[in-house]
Amino acid sequence: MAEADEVVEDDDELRAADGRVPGRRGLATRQRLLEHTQAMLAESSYRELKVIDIAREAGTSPATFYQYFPDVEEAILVLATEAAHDGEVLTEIATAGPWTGAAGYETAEKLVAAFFEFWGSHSSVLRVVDLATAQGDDRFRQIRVRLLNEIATALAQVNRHFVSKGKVPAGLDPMAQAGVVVSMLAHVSDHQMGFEFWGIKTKDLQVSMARQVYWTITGQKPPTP
Amino acid sequence: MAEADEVVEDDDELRAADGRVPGRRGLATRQRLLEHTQAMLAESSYRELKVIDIAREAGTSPATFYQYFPDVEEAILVLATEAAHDGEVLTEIATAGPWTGAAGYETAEKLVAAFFEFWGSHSSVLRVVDLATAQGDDRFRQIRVRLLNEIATALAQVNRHFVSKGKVPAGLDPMAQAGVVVSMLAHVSDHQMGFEFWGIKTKDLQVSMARQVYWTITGQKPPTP
DNA sequence: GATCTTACCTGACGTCCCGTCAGATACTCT
DNA sequence: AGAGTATCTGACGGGACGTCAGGTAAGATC
Repeated sequence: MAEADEVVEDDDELRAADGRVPGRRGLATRQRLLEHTQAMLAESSYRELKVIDIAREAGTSPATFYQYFPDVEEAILVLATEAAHDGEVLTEIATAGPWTGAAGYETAEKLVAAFFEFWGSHSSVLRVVDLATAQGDDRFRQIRVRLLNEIATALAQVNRHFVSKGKVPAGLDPMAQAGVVVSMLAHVSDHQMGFEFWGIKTKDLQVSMARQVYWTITGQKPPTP
Repeated sequence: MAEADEVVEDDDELRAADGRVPGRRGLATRQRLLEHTQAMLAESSYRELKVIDIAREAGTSPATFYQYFPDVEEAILVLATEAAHDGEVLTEIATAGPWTGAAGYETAEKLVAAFFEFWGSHSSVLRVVDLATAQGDDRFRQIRVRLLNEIATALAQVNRHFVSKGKVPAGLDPMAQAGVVVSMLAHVSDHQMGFEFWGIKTKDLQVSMARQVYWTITGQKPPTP
């Protein structure tokens, strides 16, 4: 029966609402909708983000939006997945190191700078990921885990190394250590503007962050500034 | 003219939409609405929080809600103000100390525990404060500043003390140091559930946080665990 | 305890967004 | 050019928004 292989068929393909696999034109429209979703999320507030507005901005009709995404959340989810992909550089920095001595501190500085840059270009989307995750939304939690857990795992690995070398006291959970550091990086990056409003210079913030990262992960005293 | 002193009149009083000062019954209704706003914010998502649902739950009509709050945000703002008031204990802990030696580390532990407790009982509201602030909403930023800047300022003061004693290297902005620490505390508290999901024990998290707080603020090595 | 006054509440309405069709339009291929 | 898809949209019922004008209940005054 035709039915059978229709169901069994390995289906990684992107699907529109009606089950079709979109072609060139469809994908372009979908992309345009995604771009405008991101743009509008950056401008207006998450709560006020309306399908009708996104569609209007993208020069199409609301019905078209629903052709490609079941709701606004799902579109943001796609953006978040893309962002998570961009975030892989962070894991690479942490994994590549080096983490010993003066060069190690420079790695910490590099990680902090990369975090700022990454967060800066995805802030509005990542913010929603954060909120939704904290509110228990599973779809978003998975993305968040994919992004942050990867970095945390990389840093935990480094931390473990320094525990084995006796530089970091044993009895601390490396994953907890890394998790706290990643949280710090994420949250400070997200509120960079707020800090500036308090009169705190971004440069000072970065130094303070790099020192905490370096000290927590490697157990080494960072160089005197 | 009567008009003149009506305008000039010092007006700290709570006002309903039509300008009346609410009496006993009105205040009770307002309070009931606030309670249900908080409850529903904890259950459902911020984006789906509807005036009509709050009113229904509170056993009143939507129009009554608008009598006391111009919109949902304003109600959350009131809840946030209350939360900020509850958060004053955190500043007190930071200010009271002591911050030297083993007792100092215990203060760090106490601060971490208090942060967790505070955040736990206000998470849903604080989350909205955070989101709205990051999105540039001034009403919420002020609340956030009132809460977190107070703590940060207290910790920065302690940090300055340890700089003057030569324990913390000079050349670091104390407010940046404190700001980073407070960010870390806030964000980890908010994602406690997420960490547990990764298999990280809350206790390990707290130890790691307390160590970072202690080291950053006082420049002292925390006791070996 | 009847009436008046004021505080408080709500029904009802026009507007806007939602999410879903069925049918119109624009590509593509022969 | 014409058939066959892929893609888009107008139009609709449903529901929430925010705002009145007017209704109900609590309290004051006699």
